[in-house]
Amino acid sequence: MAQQEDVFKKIVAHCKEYGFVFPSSEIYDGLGAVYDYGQNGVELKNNIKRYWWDAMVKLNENIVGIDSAIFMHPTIWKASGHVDAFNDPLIDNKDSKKRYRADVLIEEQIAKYDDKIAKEVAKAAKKFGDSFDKEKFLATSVHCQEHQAKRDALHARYAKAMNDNNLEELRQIIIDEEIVCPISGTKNWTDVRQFNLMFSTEMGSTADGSMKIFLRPETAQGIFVNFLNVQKTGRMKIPFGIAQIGKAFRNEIVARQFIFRMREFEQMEMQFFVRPGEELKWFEHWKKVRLNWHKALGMGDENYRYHDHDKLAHYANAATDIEFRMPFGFKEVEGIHSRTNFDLSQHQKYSGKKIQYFDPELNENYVPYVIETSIGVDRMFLSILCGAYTEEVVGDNDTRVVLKLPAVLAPVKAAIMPLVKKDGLPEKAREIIDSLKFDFNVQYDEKDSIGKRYRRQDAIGTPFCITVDHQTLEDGTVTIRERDTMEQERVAASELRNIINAKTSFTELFKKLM
RNA sequence: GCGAGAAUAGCUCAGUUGGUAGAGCACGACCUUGCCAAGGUCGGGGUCGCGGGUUCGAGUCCCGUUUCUCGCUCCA
Repeated sequence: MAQQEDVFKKIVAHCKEYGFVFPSSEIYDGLGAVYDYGQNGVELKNNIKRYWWDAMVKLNENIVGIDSAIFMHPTIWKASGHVDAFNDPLIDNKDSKKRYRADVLIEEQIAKYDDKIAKEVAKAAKKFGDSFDKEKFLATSVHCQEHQAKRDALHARYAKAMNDNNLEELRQIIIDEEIVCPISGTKNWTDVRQFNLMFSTEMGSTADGSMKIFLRPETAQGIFVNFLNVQKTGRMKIPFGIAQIGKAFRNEIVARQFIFRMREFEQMEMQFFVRPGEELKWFEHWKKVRLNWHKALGMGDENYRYHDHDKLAHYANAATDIEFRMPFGFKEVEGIHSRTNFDLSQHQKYSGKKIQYFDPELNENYVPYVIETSIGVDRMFLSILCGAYTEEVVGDNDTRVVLKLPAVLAPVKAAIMPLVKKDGLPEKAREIIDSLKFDFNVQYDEKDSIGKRYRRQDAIGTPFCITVDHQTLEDGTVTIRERDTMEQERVAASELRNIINAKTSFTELFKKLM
């Protein structure tokens, strides 16, 4: 494990050293859990997004894309449940240093009264046997009455405090109920503090005319609120999907592990609308499709697994994650959720607009059910980098660091270098670059020994190095060196375009997915 | 947010009981070599994270602060 943590540190350092990821605002000491993508990172990230977008929108005629704004009407977040769900009252125990949700602590206390009543009932049931009448017992038992009264009083007090958002009262309830920390067993509590995971800002330039709006914590709602627009203008028939790539923002309490958890991050989401009752069938369908999409990159099937959720979010009736083996363990990269018709129904309720679909085959109106596939682009990026990062022993006393990126995702597809920087070789290399640069991201390098230049390209994952030598001037052939095997082959320069294209275009990969 | 540790050149680090800042690699120019890192010459680059304090004098000691790493919650 310690060794694996080491590897992760090296990957983070590699990201910075080779222009993949930089800490945000670094010359001003950085900004917590915010990162910038560098010259190579942005290429890799764009390629990941293209792989996803094309696999969704180009390969499926019933999936279309949108790009909704980050700013949205504030009521959307009430409807979606984020205003409630993303506002946790938290309290710390000073002895154990553990943090708890104050509302959960109190709910557990309420449950304890329920347990006490259940115990009394069980005891009595055993005692009276068949003649036991539960209702009557509850109405007459002094113990039960006491427990019930306490429970109800606590529940009422708790509900009011939550409703009023009264944090002092929540703390007082915890004190009064003598709730102890399960770890330390003490009642040494801090104040209850509210953590709002949504960023907010003001819209409207005058102080009194302004409106508090949120930076979206997920891109999904932009799809749901455009459901009618897309369905009607695109004449979409269920089942169909809407895809979107965009930034989302969460004010994480603890944001760490490099770009795995950031405050500003990018999502690739596809919401697939289906008939009620067919959602679990489609859920299984997308589970398979999405995993295959990941595996098709060739990062090793054994590095992926499903993780089914036991505890479901407020909107879901089935959920699974696709996890990737990172140096710090299997971690979620993509989530596939059966969101029921929760979101569309909520928007129907809050907006007052009818959000339904007329199904001509069934001859009826309904609120569609939704299967969501949602990837964190940055996590995907990190998983690809972690999977690709390799240290290889070469020769007697040498290691090379090579990013074995899938060629389709590599930031630079080929490097063209003159064997020596004289005798017209640089000029010839430039000629070759000019013949390739309209199709591929290519680089020129003439500095240092050829071996060193190969290593530099290995470090950023360039699949091909093309070397121009004296023979090139005579017969128009070059050597092409493959990144992973380091093997070289002499080919006609005129063939380069086809050779590079065969390995770096999505076409072959997509054929496998169909 | 709470607790623990760390911060010196682009990177990895050295820097003695407090006495004016160093190496290797990397980077740039030139020369040389030419198919898998580590040839030569010259050069650029650091107010030692930031702000105070103690001291004749602070990279070094003290306080604060920021960022990062590790634990505690949540999630894409």
